[in-house]
Amino acid sequence: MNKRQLSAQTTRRKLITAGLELIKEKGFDAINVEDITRKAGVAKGSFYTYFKRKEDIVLDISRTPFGEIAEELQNMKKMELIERLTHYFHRFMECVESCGINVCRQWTKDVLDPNNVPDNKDGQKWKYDFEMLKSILEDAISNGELKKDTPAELLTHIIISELYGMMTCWCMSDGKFEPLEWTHKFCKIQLRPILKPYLH
Amino acid sequence: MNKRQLSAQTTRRKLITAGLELIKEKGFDAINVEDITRKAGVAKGSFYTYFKRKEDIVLDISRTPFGEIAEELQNMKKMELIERLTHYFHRFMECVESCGINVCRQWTKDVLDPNNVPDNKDGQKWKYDFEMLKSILEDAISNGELKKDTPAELLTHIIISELYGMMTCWCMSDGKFEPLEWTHKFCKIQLRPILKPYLH
DNA sequence: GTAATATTTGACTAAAAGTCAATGAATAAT
DNA sequence: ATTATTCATTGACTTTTAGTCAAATATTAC
Repeated sequence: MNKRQLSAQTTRRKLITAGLELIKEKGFDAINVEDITRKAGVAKGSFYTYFKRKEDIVLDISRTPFGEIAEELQNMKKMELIERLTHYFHRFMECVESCGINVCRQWTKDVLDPNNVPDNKDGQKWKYDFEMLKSILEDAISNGELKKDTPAELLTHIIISELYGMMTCWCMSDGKFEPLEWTHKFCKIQLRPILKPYLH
Repeated sequence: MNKRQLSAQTTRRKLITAGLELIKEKGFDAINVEDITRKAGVAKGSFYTYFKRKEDIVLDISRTPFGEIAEELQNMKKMELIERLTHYFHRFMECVESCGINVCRQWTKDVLDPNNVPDNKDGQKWKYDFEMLKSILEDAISNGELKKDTPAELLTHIIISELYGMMTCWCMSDGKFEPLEWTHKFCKIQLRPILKPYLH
């Protein structure tokens, strides 16, 4: 990595860090681009070098913590399906908690927009979640834990709705309940009955 | 209702109708207040007679269709719990579909904000949903359909997360699947297993 | 008939999103 | 080593739009 790339990466990270802190504290609508650049110690114009629109920073803010989950799950291919999913749910809610309600709120809005396809490499975050969940189910089908005729696509939709529902519910409650305890209840009550008909 | 009240009601309705159509078609962020007032045939200033902030119209847009559900459920007190809930889920998704993804997107953002308490009578929509669901469960407890020790509060949280998860999932899929068919699958797969341990 | 009250209006203000040409430092070419 | 090119950085500038407000107009109350 040469000096230019290093400088670019540093500036981008400064913006993401400043953005996360400010949005977390005050909310996306309550801050402006200059607040972010001031906190990051760069000029306003630099923001638009890295993000096409003000909103686009939100996806990048969430990318780092959520990206780590994907890595972890890659190293859990040998584990039981429900354990893997429970781990996913746990870690997802940890990220939700660390990002805070204000970030999740804005992020959900972006996620829900089918037209919102930011032109950076990764595209829409939720498609990423979808593919990850689907591959977990497919792993379980191919190793015989789930029946061969399991409707993976449908189950993925249903499980992802649990995931987002869980987050929505947590945000609505103003983060009052303990996320991990909540996740535990959720996985026990919801995940198992959904999967049961398809388990061998 | 005198002439003044009539005029006020008419203007408000014109704004809500115009707002719904525009947000549905173009999205909340892509239109401005003048687009709405132009379409409604009133002056820009009038918008702020009825809504404190641009966003506040979204809650009112969704209030009409969702309000009808509450009425219907009042007339279904004699029915079985699962039938009542399934009806609620069905009607909820019908409203979601009629409002369209763009309205739901913005509406979800408002719903997720614990600080967003518009100063009109009804307050936050989700609290309304919460109370409605909780009262359905309490009806079932008092008429013996559910066990006396059913944790109504927790179940309400879980069921509401199903409801919002279902909507989120539908929006993410760009409204591709048939909402009623989807609801049916949802209720069958999710609702019954959740309630089972508490049914007599 | 007159005073009080409420709705409607659109020009105006304030704020912030987003643009862009100039700058200068790093890299590549000769 | 010198020159040309590329690219991150800058901040003043433009444009858009949310939100205000005082005046005008219509309705109701006294």
